[in-house]
Amino acid sequence: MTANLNATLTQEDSTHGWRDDLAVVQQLLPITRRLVRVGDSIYEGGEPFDHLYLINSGQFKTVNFTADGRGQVVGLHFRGDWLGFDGIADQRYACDAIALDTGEVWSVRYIDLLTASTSSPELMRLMHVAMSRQIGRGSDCLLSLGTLPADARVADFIKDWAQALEERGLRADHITLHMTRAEIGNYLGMTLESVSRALRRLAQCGVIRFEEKGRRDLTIPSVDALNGFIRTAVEQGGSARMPAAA
Amino acid sequence: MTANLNATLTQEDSTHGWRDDLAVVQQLLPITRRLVRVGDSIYEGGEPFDHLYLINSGQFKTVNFTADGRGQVVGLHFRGDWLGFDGIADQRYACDAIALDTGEVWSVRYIDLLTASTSSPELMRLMHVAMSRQIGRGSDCLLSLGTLPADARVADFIKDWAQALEERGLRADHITLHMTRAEIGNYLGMTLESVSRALRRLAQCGVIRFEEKGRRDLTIPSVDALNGFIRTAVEQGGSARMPAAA
DNA sequence: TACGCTCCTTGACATCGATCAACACATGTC
DNA sequence: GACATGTGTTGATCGATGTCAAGGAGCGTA
Repeated sequence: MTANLNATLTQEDSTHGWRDDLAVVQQLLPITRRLVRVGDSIYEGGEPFDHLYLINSGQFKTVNFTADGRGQVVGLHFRGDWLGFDGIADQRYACDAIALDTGEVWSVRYIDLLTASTSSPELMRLMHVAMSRQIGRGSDCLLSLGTLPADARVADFIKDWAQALEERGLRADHITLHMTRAEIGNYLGMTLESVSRALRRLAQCGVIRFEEKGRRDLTIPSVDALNGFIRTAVEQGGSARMPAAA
Repeated sequence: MTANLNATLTQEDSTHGWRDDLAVVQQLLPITRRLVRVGDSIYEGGEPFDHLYLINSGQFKTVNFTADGRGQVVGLHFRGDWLGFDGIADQRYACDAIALDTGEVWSVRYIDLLTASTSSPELMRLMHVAMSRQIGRGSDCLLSLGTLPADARVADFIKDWAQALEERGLRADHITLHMTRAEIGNYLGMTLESVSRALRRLAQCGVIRFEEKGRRDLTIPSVDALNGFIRTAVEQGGSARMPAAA
């Protein structure tokens, strides 16, 4: 609740914020709570679609696979995010949703959501907003993948993570990555070695700092420094990976 | 009402799904038709969001920009696709939507869509499907950007384009790219030179063929050959850009 | 303790794709 | 025709990042 206050003070998400999702859904619909642990899958690509999932706590990744064996992390999801939108179009989930951490998801039958939406404009709008947000996030990932050099991609990744925490009223200056270097690399379209080196360089520049304990706990002294690093990388690298604005 | 919903849920969308969008919307809502020409913008990032746009004909790109000047094509859109979903979340469009061709878009007020959706489960479902599809397409782009080498990305791009045409009942063996090499490169996260070279190699391998006339008209002798090329590139390049399945 | 395992780091080297530069082609204008 | 402009191709070169290899760190278990 303190977090709620903090969030409403710093962010203006009270108008169309994620926080409503949990409250509204809980109030209007029958939900099933499920506790998950690292590696648990919420759904897998190809399964028949029938439920959407609302994240109450924990961190999740969605992984997309192709017939020829390629696979890639295409999204990271936190409290208040929905999982399963990808399944609406074809009545089958298009990717795997996997827990990166212990957490709790609320599952809701999609058919229930539809029926409830007809009588609750708030609910309908809420889902539109959630889907729109996911579309926007996908675009941002594409932008990062397409226009940033490796180091800046990692910096941007950390910035986004911090931003996601902040939007949820959590401390955003300290991050625990519940992902291996390989997973991060996969998400960012690079190798685990490059991730490792990029993180070292970021630490050397002082834009991040690792805790003594683990290589997955880091602090962010200044978000501005992170942004500065990204900007510098873009300018220095010249038009590297950015062949003229379209 | 529930029965109605069940009907819309179980009906097979994949065969003639998109076609409904135009018919249903036209029937239920007041629309404004607008003819567009190459380069016309349907909306631009930052503008207040109020309309969604349904493409009746033509080809469109959506371009995402950042404060630091980077910009990237994040989507291509054809007949039956919606434009503007990215604006729902924040009440502002998040990117520019620009015509690549002459065409016609139908603009619908979002507020009208919401109200109509409350009484028409079909319309509500239709929008969900459209948004879900866009989410899925974003994931596929990420997958391509993150796991494929340059040549294969171009091949995949052409394959997707052909597939988009086929899904709309158009001839899919002949493509006219209404984009410069620079635009394609931007979309695929590479330079225009690399696009040019990749296309040449694809033509040399026989998986595509250029018309005598222009360098933007090409035919696809065999989609299987295209897929084969991609697969080969993935296997040859080894785990290039795909550091272990996540 | 010793072992095995996963994860991470670091270095040396290779290579794909970006960069830079030159030129070809088409179109439009004067 | 001469010229300018936007577009596309091709070659030479360089650099960022992938690849390969070795070793270290953490952690559970026998």
